[in-house]
Amino acid sequence: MSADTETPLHPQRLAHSVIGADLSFLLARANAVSLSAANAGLAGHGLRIRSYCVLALACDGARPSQKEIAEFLRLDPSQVVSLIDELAGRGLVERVPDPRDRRSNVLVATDTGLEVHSRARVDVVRAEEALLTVLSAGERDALANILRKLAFANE
Amino acid sequence: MSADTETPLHPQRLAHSVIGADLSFLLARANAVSLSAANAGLAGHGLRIRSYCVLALACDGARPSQKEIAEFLRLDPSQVVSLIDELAGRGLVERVPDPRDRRSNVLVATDTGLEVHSRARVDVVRAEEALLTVLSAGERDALANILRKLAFANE
DNA sequence: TATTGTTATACTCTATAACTATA
DNA sequence: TATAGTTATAGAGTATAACAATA
Repeated sequence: MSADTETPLHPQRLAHSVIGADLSFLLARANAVSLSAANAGLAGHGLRIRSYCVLALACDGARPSQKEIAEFLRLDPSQVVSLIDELAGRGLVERVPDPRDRRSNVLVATDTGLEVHSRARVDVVRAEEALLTVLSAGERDALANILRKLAFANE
Repeated sequence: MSADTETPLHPQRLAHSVIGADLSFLLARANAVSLSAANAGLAGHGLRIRSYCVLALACDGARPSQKEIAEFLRLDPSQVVSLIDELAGRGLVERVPDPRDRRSNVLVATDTGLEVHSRARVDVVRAEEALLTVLSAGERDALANILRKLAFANE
């Protein structure tokens, strides 16, 4: 930032490139920004974005199976295993065998899990809000509606 | 999909969870969908999304330095090194020393690189279009404008 | 002294296949 | 035979620190 006084190459110099107008690229970059904000917010809670999502689903009362969690979060079932192992090891969630299909486990949060989640959620929401200040309320709504279509396209 | 006749657990069952309304989550999931579509489109060209982006920037004529590429794509400079190594090894791009700062390399595409890029671009765009059919033209514009703000927030 | 690019390393994430127990 | 979850493993992506050449 000091030797470039003659040619101040700021980051957005490339924003007018072909790829800079590409929706996939913008989606990827916006996601990267959002991801690191969320992870920074979660750092103090011993969670990362993935484990937070699994915990959040467990706290939601929907009693999701591991397979449902995998599909919803777009993770491989084997990744869900280790995420739950970690959360269960900390006493935040429990695998409950589904009586209607004994192959299947259903995920529920413990009381500790509920507490940890609600504290972590405060920081996740705060980090997200900080990012979203660049958007109007209308833009946020529009973004949510459009992303929902895209996120669950062909499913 | 057969044993669940009594309780048809479709993927969107969890869409009404707290996290299913979260902008960060929707952004992450939409990006995952878009990423795998793009990578599928690139598979036949020996490229992945990252190498394609670097190649695209090289083809753009902006003569970006490795540092600019790293910042724009939100990659670590060391990742850019190996991406360029790979592309240069295939004769698609060349590192040109910047005469104004001999520490710095500037990336340019070879003729082969331009050809490979333009062929790959066809499939990337096709994959993206297939995904975007769920959106109206107005929604696409809105999405691009909103994502641009988010993607380059605080920079 | 600071910066660009490079190398090395470790850690996380992703993708695959094979196994078990149930259905 | 098919499915839910598990284990193991390899490959891709991410993050960090240290180094050489140059500013």
